[in-house]
Amino acid sequence: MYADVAFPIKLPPLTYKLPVVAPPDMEGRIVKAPLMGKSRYGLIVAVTDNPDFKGKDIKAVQDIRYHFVSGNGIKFLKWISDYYLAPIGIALKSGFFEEAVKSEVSGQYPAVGEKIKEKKYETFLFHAPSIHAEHAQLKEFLNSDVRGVIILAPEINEIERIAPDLKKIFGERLCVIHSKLTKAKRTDAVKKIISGESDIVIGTRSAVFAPLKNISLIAVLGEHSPSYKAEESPGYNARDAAVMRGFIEKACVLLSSVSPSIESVYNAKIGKYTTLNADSHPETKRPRIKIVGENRTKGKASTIAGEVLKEAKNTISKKGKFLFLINRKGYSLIRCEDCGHTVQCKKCGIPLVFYKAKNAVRCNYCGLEKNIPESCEECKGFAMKPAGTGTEKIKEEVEELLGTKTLLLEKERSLSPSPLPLAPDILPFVVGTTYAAKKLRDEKFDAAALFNIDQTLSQPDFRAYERTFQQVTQIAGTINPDGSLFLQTWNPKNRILRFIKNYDFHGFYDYELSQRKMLDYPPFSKIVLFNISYKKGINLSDDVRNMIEAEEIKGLEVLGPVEIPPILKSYPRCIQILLKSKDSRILHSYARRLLDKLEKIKDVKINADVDPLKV
DNA sequence: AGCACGCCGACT
DNA sequence: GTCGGCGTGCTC
Repeated sequence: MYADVAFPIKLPPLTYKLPVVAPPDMEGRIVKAPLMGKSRYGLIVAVTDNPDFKGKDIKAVQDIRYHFVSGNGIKFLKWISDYYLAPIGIALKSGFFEEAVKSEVSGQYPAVGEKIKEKKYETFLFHAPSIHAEHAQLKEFLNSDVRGVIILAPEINEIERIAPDLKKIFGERLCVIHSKLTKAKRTDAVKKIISGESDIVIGTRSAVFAPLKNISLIAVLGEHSPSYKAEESPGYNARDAAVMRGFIEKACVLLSSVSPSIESVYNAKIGKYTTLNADSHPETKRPRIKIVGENRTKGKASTIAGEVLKEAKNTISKKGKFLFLINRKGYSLIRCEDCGHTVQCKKCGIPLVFYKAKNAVRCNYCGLEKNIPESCEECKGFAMKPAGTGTEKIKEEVEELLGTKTLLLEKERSLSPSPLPLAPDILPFVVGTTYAAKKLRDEKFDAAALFNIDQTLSQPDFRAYERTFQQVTQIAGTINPDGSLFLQTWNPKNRILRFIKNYDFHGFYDYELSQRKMLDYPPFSKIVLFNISYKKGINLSDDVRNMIEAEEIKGLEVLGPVEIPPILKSYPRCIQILLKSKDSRILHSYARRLLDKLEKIKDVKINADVDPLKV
């Protein structure tokens, strides 16, 4: 007997010999096996009589340990590996394998014999009228005899908000998993799950891999959130993975959000998901959304529109709280008034941000900081002036025009988990990025103004409208239901803004779905994005083009290759290819083959992103 | 992941 | 000349 062993590294499973007297249930067991002269722990993912590997000496496994992954668990890991075009070892790494190796579990077999209730797979989509309603719906799915639950939250903040309530219901059965846990704490949590001591898991995206023996419910809060997409290999989307895991485990899946994703709404429309309606939460009052035209007066006009200022003054007199939001850090950008060129980071190719207090420009990507260039690198002119608006400038304007101090709140680079500033009690005027809105969600501001909705709307990405809608809905949730949210725009007649103003989700979904259908974008097609980094010298672009042209596939669209700025150091060039198809099987088999071919080329690094969020 | 091998820059 | 930096390749 032979076993295919996956190691938690970028490597396909390797074949090892099993001892003659091996326990019967080898699949899913942790084993020690020799690898490059050392021994390492891996997981048996398959058992065979005649191995594929035709090498001369097949080594034997050295130690057989406990049964960590069930048959369903292996199915899930294989799905992740297959669907996201990553070696199973990398999926295993995401699946808490290293923590499991450290866990000494008493008794080799999982506790069987526990009566498992008759289970059926079903995914529900709940479009929540408020965060409160979203939590209430989750609690309806949870009663104290429910066994085996995974609750996913998009961010750690969110976990901290719900965990205390769950602790009250489940006590020691509850366990928290997220990336900010120390190694020891994470191992502890995994241990508790494996031993069965803990069967209610709440966590961020990685918790979808929680090694529960039985799962009856997987809940995904804020299911639209881009945080569910892992950047690092295997680039999984935890929401989609949750649905697949639920399907495999015959569990119930609850997707919920105050602004569900287009994909999920579509899946509900075609009957893949069951819609839960919000009847039990009638007439939810929401803050009024006001669309305000930008100040069109030339010259020294302020960024903040008159109507917003008026409301802000009103808020002061009522001793209320006002939130000013703009998704751009720093004071402004620096632009040449002669030719319109914006000062950019040479390395990263993105605009450098002007910080007034430091009197310097800085790249928010690589951290480069330098003095403001005196002359334009394009036209050599000397008309370098601040242009555009960031948080610092809004802060300056608010303080000047309203004669009040404000708190600036934005996400700092590599900031250790910051304590929640209780400033709104002391400083009722807060300026910040949307990070501030999230952080201060429970403060219930009386009003808020968002200044850069036009940029959000005009991002060159097919999901720009969807993201804008979600962002505004999110911000609206942080405002008093009697309050107002001002959206400043150059295009007050914009169609999307009108949907937003009226909280017209149905109108928006219908419109957006018709657009996506017309242009063959997801959810009407599936996409895979390839980034191919390579060294100078090779004419890769042509090679790839030939490779693609060698094989024309019906029902598959190949866009590119296009040259993009390099993403990896020591690989100075990069090209991008977008694969698109209505048939996900065609797409996947082609993507797989293309990836295999490309990986054989020397001096080339490939990154394949399945279902990318940013295109 | 780790470990060996190999190819270019600094230095006894 | 060679010591050693890390970038690349291989592991049943």
